[in-house]
Order: sequence, then C-alpha cells, then structure tokens
Amino acid sequence: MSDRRHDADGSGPGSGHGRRALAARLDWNLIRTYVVVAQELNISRAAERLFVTQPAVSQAIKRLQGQLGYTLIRRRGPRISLTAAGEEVYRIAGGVFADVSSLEMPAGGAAEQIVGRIKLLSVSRVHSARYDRFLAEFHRRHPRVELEIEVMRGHDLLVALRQNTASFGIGLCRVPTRLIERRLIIPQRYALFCGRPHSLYSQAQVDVETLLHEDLVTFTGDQLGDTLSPLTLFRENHGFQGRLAASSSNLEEVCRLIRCGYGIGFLPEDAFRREVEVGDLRRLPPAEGLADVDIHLLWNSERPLRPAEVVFRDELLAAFSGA
DNA sequence: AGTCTAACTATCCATGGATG
DNA sequence: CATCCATGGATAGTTAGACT
Repeated sequence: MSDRRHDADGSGPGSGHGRRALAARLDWNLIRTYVVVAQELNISRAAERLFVTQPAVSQAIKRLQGQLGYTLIRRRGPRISLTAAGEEVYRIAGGVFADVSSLEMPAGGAAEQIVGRIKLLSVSRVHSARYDRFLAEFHRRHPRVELEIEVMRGHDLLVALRQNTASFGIGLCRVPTRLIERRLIIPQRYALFCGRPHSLYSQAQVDVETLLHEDLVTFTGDQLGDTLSPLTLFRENHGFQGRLAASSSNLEEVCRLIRCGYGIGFLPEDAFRREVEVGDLRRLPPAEGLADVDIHLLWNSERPLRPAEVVFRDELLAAFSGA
C-alpha cells in the first residue's frame, strides 16, 4: 500500500528509461509477500500466512515482477518454483529483513550492556515459579531489554512466529512443525475439574466410572485434535461418553464454563490451583491426572536473532535445563 | 489441487472549490 | 491563509468461475 499511484510517472513497469531508482519505486510490502511465497513454494499457504486471499498474493507477485522487470516464479503444472533470479531475490531479501530487524536495537549500544526489545507471544496461564524467577533474574541482569508479552491462542501464536512478527513464543507444540524451533521448558499436567454448581462438586466419593457419562467442557483445539490431542486420546481410551456441553479456544473461558457448571473439563493442574483453593473448582480423579501437554519455547528457525534475543533464549534455556 | 482471470468493491490520497 | 469537504483516479483487496 505504500507506493500506490507513484508509478504514474509515465513509465510502465520494466520500461527502462526515465524511471526512478528501483529502491525509490519498489513496494517493500511486495518483497515481504514474495519472501513468504519463496518460503512456502505455495501461493495458497503464503496467502494463509499473510491473512489475505490467494489471488491477492498471486497479483502481488505479478506486480513485483513488473516492478523488477524479470520473472521470479515459474509454474510447473500445479506447483511453483523459483527461477534463478527468484532465488537471488529471496537471498537478498532475507538479508534486507535481517538488517531492518537490527534497526530495533539502538545504534551504539554498549557492548557489555545488552539493549533491545523482545516480543514474546504466550498462551494464557503459563504457570511456573521457575519461569517467574527467570524473568526476575533476566530483568535484574539486563534492565535495558524491553519485554513485550502478548497473549494469544496456540495456533495463532505459531502463525505469528512463522510470519516473523515476534521474537519467541511460549506455548504448546506437540510435534515438530515447519519453520518452528522448539525446546521443552515447562512440563504441564492436565487434570479433570468441575465447578461449584456441578452435582459432583459436593459428592463425597467420586470415581472415574462416574465421570464417563458427564457432559464435557473442552478446548476447541481438543475437538480439532491438534496441539492438545493427548487429551483427545485419553478421552477415547477411557471411553468418555458424555456429550459436549460447551467449548472454547481460550483457557480462561474453558475455566469459566467449568466454574459455571456446564460440565467437567480438562485444565492444566498448576495453573488453576488457586480456583481449587478458593472453592470455585473441584479437582476430580484420577489423582495422577490425565495427560502431559508440555509448554515449549518456540521461535522461527529462519529468523536471524538479535543480540538481546540470543541472550534471552540462551539464559531461559539454561534456567530450565536440569531438574 | 492449485493457480489465474475478470469483475467488482474498498481504500487511499491528490486536487480543487467553498468557507470562515 | 488555513481548514474542511467532495470528487475522482489509482491501487489492492475480494469473490466466482475458468484453467492447467
């Protein structure tokens, strides 16, 4: 959107004579779009990552080729591939984005004093005393590193990391995923809960058999069988037959629905201890919990990390290494 | 299945006239 | 002279349907 109508200098794309320098007329948004296409080698997937439709990406590539004056992508039946020029543009664009990223760190930052900004995407209710201790210690050691934390759904978090819009993610990533590096940091155990209005809340003795026919409150992700699928497996293995009474993709809302008596539901045990203590929730059997759904530190494997990000990652992983 | 094309809509922004 | 507002051109987006 940055350079509309400014090509109205009488020279069409690729016309050669009397036009402004490439750097002045190039629409950098098109480069960003192209980088995603080159990574995905699939226009539809690139469109998904960029939150636009497939034709929008197709047209953007055409415009970029028009501005550059040469072909970047060739079609082979239903597939696309990069031309030699396309490979070169991708290589150069990667360097440009790394350089632009480094602008976020003020020039001349003292070598011994790490300066910069870290944008962290996190799923809600990450509960870990060690994580809190790390954040406190990190701030004490690097007071000039600014930290921004944005809470979002697990799936959105992965999409945002692939788009390179944040430094790191703190979230679920059960299986290796394209473009995402992951390191386990916080093991998390899910257990069954019910709320105060639920009939089981005040029942003296509750066994697992009783639970099998209760209505369920679940994560939307659980229904889709993605990041929380160990819970789906558990549900199948134990033959839960209750109907789905309510669902949400947001942990807080799942907790609210359970608290309001919609049914029994799975929640991360440590994150909701407080609700149990104040009597809003009751922890149900089995005592050993249901499934482990671990929290990972996540980042884009193709992102060139800035100094503050390298320090953050290394110190976080060190803080979580060992028992 | 994946991509392209055509037709249409939405948005941005330069321009110019009206107004205080 | 500054500000506001209407207008119109250019561009980027969308959907629907055709093409490879």
